[in-house]
Amino acid sequence: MAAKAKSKDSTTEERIRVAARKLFTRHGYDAVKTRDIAAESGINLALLNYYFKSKEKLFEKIMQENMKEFMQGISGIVNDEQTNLESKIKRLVEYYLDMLMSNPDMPLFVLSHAKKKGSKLNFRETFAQSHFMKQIQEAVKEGKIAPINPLNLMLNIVGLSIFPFIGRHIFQNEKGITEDAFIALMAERKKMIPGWIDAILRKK
Amino acid sequence: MAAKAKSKDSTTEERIRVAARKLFTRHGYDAVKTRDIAAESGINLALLNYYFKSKEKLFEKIMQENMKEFMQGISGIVNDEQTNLESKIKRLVEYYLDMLMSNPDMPLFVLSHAKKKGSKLNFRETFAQSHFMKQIQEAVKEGKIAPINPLNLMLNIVGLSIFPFIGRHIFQNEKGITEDAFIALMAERKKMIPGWIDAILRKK
DNA sequence: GTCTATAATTCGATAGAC
DNA sequence: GTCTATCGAATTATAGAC
Repeated sequence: MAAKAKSKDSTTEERIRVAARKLFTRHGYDAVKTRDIAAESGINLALLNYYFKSKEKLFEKIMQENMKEFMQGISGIVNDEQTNLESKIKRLVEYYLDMLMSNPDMPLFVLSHAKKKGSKLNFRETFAQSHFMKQIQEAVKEGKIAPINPLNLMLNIVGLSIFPFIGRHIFQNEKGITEDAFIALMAERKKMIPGWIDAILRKK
Repeated sequence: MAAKAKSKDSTTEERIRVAARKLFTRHGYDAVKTRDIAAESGINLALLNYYFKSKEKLFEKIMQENMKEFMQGISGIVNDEQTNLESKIKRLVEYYLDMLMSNPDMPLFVLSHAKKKGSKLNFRETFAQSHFMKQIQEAVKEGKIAPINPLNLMLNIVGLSIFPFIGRHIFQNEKGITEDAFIALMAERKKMIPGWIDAILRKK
């Protein structure tokens, strides 16, 4: 019998959150001023502090949300007991590339801020305890794939997928490739990476 | 007949430069205050402006030095006409890993600042016009390696080499691996990556 | 809850003595 | 060349009216 189920994203608090996330993700913590966030969300500067107490606290809240969302996506894939190793790799790569295409600034943002603001992200642990990890170890033991440190396999999958997005400002500039060419290249990588990982794991 | 050949790195200007480079590389432009640099170099705040005019100019000078040093290393390898494709890849990987081991914060620093401060870094172009690029295209044409977009090969080599350093704060924390384990892992990768690249290029 | 006005602080830069 | 002292702008945070 809720009188007026307030649509969650038209709340003032939510508008500030959305604006902050957009700006922080694109420009980083220091470069974004509280005034920018206020302007972007169409509210007054004082309201930001009313809702979030401080810039620092607002940032941490957003960081935490991003991390949680990100890890949930990964976790679902690596812990699915129904898929085999090869499929998991393919799904991981596709998940990353799709996420990155619509959120190209995410990785540089996350990695830049991971050292400072107490990010609770636990990437390595999620992998270490996953069903994926067990499958890798088994496959190695059974001699189905070339011996590899599972941590290195993880680094390879993630690195091949997200590195171009982290470095894109170096390739995509005046003398570099265009926006369109970059997108096309990433679409190509989305198809190629699983095969490259397979090649790495193939026994000679 | 120079009276007292002043050892270049005991100059006040040089001390400021060294301090600035250390701090900027580790924490980024915004996070470092001119007062921090003054304290680190053991001089007064006013001297910084006396020698470098402004924080911005000091930063750009350091950025430029780093870039130049970095690109020279790469350029020498990719343009050496005496080495074959396989050797070039091995040397590139070794160059990267050695550089990163002694300078682990460099990549995140460079990539974080590439979008803002007019960095003249021209990474893609250096590769595009290199002897290395020609060798790749020839090898593909002659059917010696599997077809691959040279840009993708470059992204793979660089990504596999430097990504772990960019992401290390996510793997190397309370619940992650230790500093020593990380170093050992990187030493392992230095040996493995050339083989992985070969596998990617090998025809089925 | 939302605003205006302003306090409090931080920070880059400079003036001016030595 | 080097320092102390301080200015002025930018920025976060808050007081207080509505």
